[in-house]
Amino acid sequence: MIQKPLIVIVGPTAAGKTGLSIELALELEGEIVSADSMQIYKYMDIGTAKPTPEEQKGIQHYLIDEVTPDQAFSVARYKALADNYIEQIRSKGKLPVMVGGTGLYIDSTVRNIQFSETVCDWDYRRYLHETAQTKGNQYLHRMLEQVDPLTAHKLHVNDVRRIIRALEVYRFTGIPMSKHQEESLKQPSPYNIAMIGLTMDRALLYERINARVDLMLRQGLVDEVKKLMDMGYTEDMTSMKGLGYKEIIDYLKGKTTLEEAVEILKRDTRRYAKRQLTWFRRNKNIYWIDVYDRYRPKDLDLSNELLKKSVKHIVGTGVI
RNA sequence: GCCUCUGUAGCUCAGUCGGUAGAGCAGAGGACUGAAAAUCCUCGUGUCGGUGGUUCGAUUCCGCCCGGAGGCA
Repeated sequence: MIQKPLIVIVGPTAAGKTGLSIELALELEGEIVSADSMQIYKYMDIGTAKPTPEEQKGIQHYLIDEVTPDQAFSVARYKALADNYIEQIRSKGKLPVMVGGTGLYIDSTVRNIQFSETVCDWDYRRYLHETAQTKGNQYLHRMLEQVDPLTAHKLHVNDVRRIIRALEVYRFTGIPMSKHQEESLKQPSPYNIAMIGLTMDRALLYERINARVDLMLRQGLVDEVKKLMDMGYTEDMTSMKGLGYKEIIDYLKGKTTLEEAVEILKRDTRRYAKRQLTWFRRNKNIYWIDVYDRYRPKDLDLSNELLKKSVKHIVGTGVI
């Protein structure tokens, strides 16, 4: 089977992924598949730094504004939709460019993770959560050890969330999660992937993050959050727990001053960027580009060596 | 000018009756397979203002100098 080309752009928040992806799409007749767990939601624009229609420059974007903020979403759904959209783009003879900062979403597609058989059951999760509360995390961890020692061994006792998921998988499939993952790894990716990672000096990145948060405030982040609350979206929803939303909700509810909310938002965004870097760093297939040293949006002319290499890799398949 | 207080981690500070030091916050590293902007784990980063003296040994005691705060004038 001829592998299908896919460009993937990753990196921490505020590194310039969106801009690069649009430039690349323009250059290579591509369309964009977003891999961002918050840009998925409608009406959440400023806080997620979603590209505006003007910024999209006529490039078709997928998996942005996919669901409303009260709808549940999941990696599995992401993966299915992404595969679908990539196929759509290909059938038009265009090049799919996946871009985003949500490592798990990226990996679901890049590593072709198989989710199909394993469902999720919130009642069972709640029950297990209560069990952990009353009998202790250790107890829950031992429960998992009984049915899936491999996964139990990999997880820390306090990693209740993952322990619950592993127990859930076993309960509904009768197969240990470790076994399931092992099977999943046997499914090769159908894509011929070139991964490009944007990075920069940490201090510089943090400055950019701080500046971006300030910009969001000027663009009307507070009003956006107010509007979402007026529409009935509440702080317990996953969407409203996104950076920029939960902090501003706290301010609007009088729990913090605006100044405090902004400081916390900046700090949490910095921490998020750090976690993103940790996630992507372990992927050895990424061509890293130091944005400040070598890449300036103005002269994106494929003169950058790494970029050229990535693109050649794609073009070399002869498919485009 | 005099008096008092003060100078310890990036920040706020604790402490050592003399044996080269530790909290919080900030920060760093790691994990991650249907909530992932979520969740979980690990880690103290230091000319103890400078310089002389006393001492086996000074960040700690003493002198002087420099910086900061307050008081009296």
